[in-house]
Order: sequence, then C-alpha cells, then structure tokens
Amino acid sequence: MKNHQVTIIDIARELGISKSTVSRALTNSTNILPETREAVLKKAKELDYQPNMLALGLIRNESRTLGVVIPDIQKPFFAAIVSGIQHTVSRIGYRIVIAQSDESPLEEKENIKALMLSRVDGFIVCHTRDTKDFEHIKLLHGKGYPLVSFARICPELPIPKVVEDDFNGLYTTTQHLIEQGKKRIALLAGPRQLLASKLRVNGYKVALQQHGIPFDKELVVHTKFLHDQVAAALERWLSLKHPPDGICTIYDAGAVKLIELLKRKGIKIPHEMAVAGFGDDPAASIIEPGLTSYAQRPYEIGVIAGKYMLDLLSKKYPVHHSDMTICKGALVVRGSSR
Amino acid sequence: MKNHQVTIIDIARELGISKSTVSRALTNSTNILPETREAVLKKAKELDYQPNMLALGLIRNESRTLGVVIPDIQKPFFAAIVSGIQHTVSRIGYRIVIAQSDESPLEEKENIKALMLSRVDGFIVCHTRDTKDFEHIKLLHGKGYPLVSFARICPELPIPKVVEDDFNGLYTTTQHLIEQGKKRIALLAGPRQLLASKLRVNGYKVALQQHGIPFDKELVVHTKFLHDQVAAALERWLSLKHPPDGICTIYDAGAVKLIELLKRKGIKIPHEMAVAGFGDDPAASIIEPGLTSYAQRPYEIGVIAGKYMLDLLSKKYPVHHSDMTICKGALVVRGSSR
DNA sequence: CGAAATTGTGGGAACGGTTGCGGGAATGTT
DNA sequence: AACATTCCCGCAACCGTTCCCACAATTTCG
Repeated sequence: MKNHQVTIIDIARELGISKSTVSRALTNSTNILPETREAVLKKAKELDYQPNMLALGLIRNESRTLGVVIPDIQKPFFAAIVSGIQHTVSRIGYRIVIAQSDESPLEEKENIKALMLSRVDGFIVCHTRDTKDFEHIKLLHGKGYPLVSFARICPELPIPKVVEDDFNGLYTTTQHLIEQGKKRIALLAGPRQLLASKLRVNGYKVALQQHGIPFDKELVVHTKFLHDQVAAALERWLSLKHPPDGICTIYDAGAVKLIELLKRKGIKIPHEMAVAGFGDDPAASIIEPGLTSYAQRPYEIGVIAGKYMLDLLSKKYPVHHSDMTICKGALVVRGSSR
Repeated sequence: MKNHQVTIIDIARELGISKSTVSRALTNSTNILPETREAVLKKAKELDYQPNMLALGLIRNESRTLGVVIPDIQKPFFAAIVSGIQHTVSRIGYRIVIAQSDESPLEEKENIKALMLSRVDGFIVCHTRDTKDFEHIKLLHGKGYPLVSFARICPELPIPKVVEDDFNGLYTTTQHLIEQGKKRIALLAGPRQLLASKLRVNGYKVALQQHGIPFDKELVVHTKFLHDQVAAALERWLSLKHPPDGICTIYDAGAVKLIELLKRKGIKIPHEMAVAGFGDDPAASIIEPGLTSYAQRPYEIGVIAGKYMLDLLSKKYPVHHSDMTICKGALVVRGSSR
C-alpha cells in the first residue's frame, strides 16, 4: 500500500494536457480557460489528489512548520502555552513540532540544531533554567530565522518576547500579605541567575520598601526548585529569633509543599503563617486551605507568542524587531492568606 | 538575511568537482577517494553546510514527521503521553507535530486531513470522547498509513493500540472499597457510548458480583464529565432510601469534585462515604483527604505508542498489525478510602 | 602485453510541484 | 486582408538531493 500518491502528472495524463496547465488550474487563477480549470478540479477530486507539501516547500524554501522548544510539556504552564501557540498558528496553516529540553541546556541546543536541519520556518523558545550561553540562539538569529522567546528570555537579544509580569506579581502578593497585617515576610526564590527569579525578588523588595518594612536577607532563600530545599528553608526560618509570619514564593509547587509542611507541624494557616504562590496552578485551588496565588495566563502567553511569530513570518516585523509583551496577571486570594 | 542556504552545489563549485561526488562524500562511504571525502567534509564544515531535509523527503517520499492528534494537551494525561511519544521517537530522528481536536470530532477530522497534506509519515491518535464515525481513520488505514491509537480506540480497526487497564482499574478500586467494609457502592461513570467507560463500568460490576453484592442501576450515573452533573449525581444518591457508603468514579476530576461537595456538606470521608478515582491526577495527592486512585502510567503509554509507531515505520510490523498493549496500573490508597 | 576487473568521477534523470517564456490560434483593429 | 493583441497552453528550467549509468584511469590477471 501507500502506493504512488496521486500527482498533478497523473491528472495531466488522464486529461491529456500538460502538468503546467494542471498546476495553473489548481493555483493561479489567471491564464486558464474556465472549462479546463473545471475539468482539472473535477478530476483532482475524483482521483483524491493531494498536493505534496514537501515539493512545494522545496520550491518556496519553507516548511510551514514552527519549532517549539520548551523544557517540559508535562508542566501545566508549558502545556497551556503550547496549546495557545498551536491554536493561533494552525489557523494560518502552520504546524508546530514540539521538542523538550528536559531542563538541560545541552538538550536545548541539540533540539534547536535538529529542528534547523528539518527546515522549520521559525522558532518559539523557552530556555532552560540553567541556560546561560545564548550563542546557539544568536546564531539562529544571525541566520535570519524568525525567533520568539517567552517566559525565560535572553534580554539582550533583539527579538519579540512574551513574559509574565514577574515584578508586579510578587509586588502584588507581597503587598497583599502586608495588608493582611503580616510584618515579617519571607521569600522562597529561585536560582540567582534566573532572570524571572530576579525580577520577582525585586517586586518583593520594592513592596516591602514602599511599606517601610526593612529588607532582611535572612528571610530570602534561593532554591533550585527542589522539594528538599523547601523543607530546609522552612526549618531555617522557624529557627530564627524572629521567625516570619508570612511566606511569599515565586512558584506554586513550593508554596503547596510549604502548606503541607506547615500543616504537619500544626502551624495555623494563615493566622500564624500566611502563604502565597505564583502561577495559580491547578493545585492551588485544590489544596486546603486554598493557596493565594498570582494567576498568570499561560494560554494567552502562547497566543501572543504565536501572533508575534506570524507577524515575523509575514514580514510585518523585521527579524530583529525587539518588542516585549508583559502579560498581566491577577492575584487570586484564597484561604492561605485571608 | 536568510539568504541562499549553502547547498552541495556550492561545495562542488568551490572544490571544482561535481555535486554527485559531494553527495557521495557526505553519504555513501564507498566509491570515493578518501582525500576527496576529507576535502568535502572540511569544506562542508567551513561553509556550515546543512542538508535540506525537504529535498531528501521529496526523494524518499517521507518527512520523518509524525502527526499526534489528541483532544487537549492541557490535560496532564495527554501531556504525559505526548512527552513519552516525543522522547521515544526523537531518538530515531522523528519529530512530532501536535494537533488538538478540543474534543470536537469535526476538528479531529480536519486535523487529520491537514496533517495528511503535509505528508506526515504516520499518525498517533486518541479520539474525541464523541467520535463515533471512524471513516476518516479507516481511510488513512486504507491508504497504508502507519497508524497507532491509544486510550480511546476503535476496537474493530486492525492497528496497534495502547490502552489503560480500564476493566482492571475499576475492578480493583471497587474491590478495595468492598474490603474496606463498604456495602453500597455508587459509580460515577462517563458517556454510555465511550468504550473506556463501558469497560470500567464492567470492572465495577464484576467486582460487585464476585463479592455477592447485587448490582443496583440506581447507583450508576452516566455523565459527560461536567461538574454540574457530578453535583446532581451526588444529590440523587443522597436522596435515596438507601444511600451509598462509597463512590467509585471513572475519572479523578469527578472524584475531586465529589470530595469538595461532601466536605461542604459535612459528610465524613471515608467513614460515612468513601471515594475513589481513576488516573491519579496530581490533584489526588494534594486534596485532603488524599484521593485513593488507580494510577495509570500515561508516560509509558506514550512510550509504547511511540515504539509501535517505530515498528510500523521500519516495516517490522505490517500496517494492519493488530496488537494491543494493556498498560497495567496500580491502586494508590489514600485517606479518602482508608 | 592486451583484456578484464576495479575504482573514482561526472552527467543526468528523478522526486512533485511552480513559473517565465514563447508559440499558435482566435479575435480585434485598421 | 494584413497586422497587432489577447488568451491558453506546452516546454523547460528550477528547488536540493540521491542514485543509476557511463566513462576514463588504473590495477589485476591470464
């Protein structure tokens, strides 16, 4: 089976005309006798003709395929973004191929190389948490590939970017805890070099400052998003002379873990210790008490990234167009802080 | 930019040899003078030559791309499966393009048509909950496309399939509730025509029967997985003369919803009402009490589906090879039943 | 030493389409 | 009636690569 797919040559032969005429009938609307065109269309339908996109791609030097490189499709955040991208670009006839870096910078590089070989028309990328070297991306950009990055970006690269409102997210949550009467607020942060983490820490700092609360660096713990580090951070905080009465986190999974630990210790939430997260993961509304969390809209991030890409592809933007959308979120207040 | 990618002709011109020779140097190891080969390889690296897969695909009539059609990438179950597929096939140099049907049979059909146009080499499909007409799939199969389906399958189609252990899952959970001393066990099921739902209902029935508990069809409610229907079902059960003391569900989201409703009503879990789910969603371990649930291994389902596809592509299996893997799971017992 | 086998290379067809160019028939213009 | 114009259509080149075939040069063998 899978024998000889029908080609325009088959149609031409059956109709006793040349393949150019068939091609014109199927594409170009000019320079073709209406009756001929009808005949071709009819025959095409009859034989169930389907154009070979590979051949077309070879001519146009495009594949109408976009490479999407993400750390892990199993994270709800990325799944939602992928969904948004896919829905956006598929309406214009683009497909997306997914590659996962599994948070490995090497894998990220390999994936991009492989996608380049298969001649994708553009890249939508979210870097690994540990990606420090952006040479592979700069290379792509130098070659003129349409490029969009989101969430974890390389700020100096002149390409469209879509990010969450990192600063404002933690500014808002921190302020919320202060308004709830909390005086000493700890922060569970991410890796020091991660831009998104830095921005969120800044939001936290500025909120404290604006409310006249001194910044205490003992209250900030940097993690690599590991469960064990969350437990260790909590122990450290609780052993302080002046332990915190509220904890902000820059990611929900950490906040969820904290709530579990606090409950096990019999510490009352939110009265003895308030907790707030970032991301509004599905878990936030399931755990008890509900987790107050800054809700991002990852699906929208995907939609915007997809639109940026379409604009680049249609040359509406030049490839070095350096635009950035900061995707606003909103604080969802639940029992963990109220 | 993105000007004239380097081709073998460029290499040939620079070296003053023919493109056939260059091609041989880069692929075929025979019939080529070692020095010539070296020179070509060196020049290729120097010019940063990258083969054009489109051209290759045109010759081989393959794209080394697989179409993955799923209802919704945002569901953790599908995300995990996609991840498994991607990891499996990418090692052999295949890419996957994702299309979402959003549970719409029409969209499913359109997606498959579009993927066929772009000449994917095979399809890995999970049908919509409402897909009743499988003509589009049969058409694909008739054309000789490698085809693998998972989770929601069309049983009569002679293609490899990967499914969860639907029957055994509900058999095990039901039996577990019986062993916990429950005498009247209700079942929150899915749509009547959905095969997976039917199989799970059967598991429930057989477990009851083997333990001498009469089947009461008042205790079985068929839903379309809508939240409102869960609430309605619970109301109905509680208003019965002999209300149930345990509830099995065929999906975790329903069980989670039930737990929330029961807690709100002040009904003690598990003493007054035990609850069990299917799927071991992330939520199952977060909600309180923890939800007893039959854990599937969706990532493994993806891996197996990917392997089936690779076997089909390498002609190890004929396209009409009708094999089926039932992916065993295990009951995770938590507070909702213990 | 001449015929045959081997080896490295170039030419060109093929994959399935698009597209510029030119030719021939039909029509329009003087 | 002679010429210009239009309108369809076929020819052939092209996209980048593989691969079969032919051919020349070199080696092997009788």
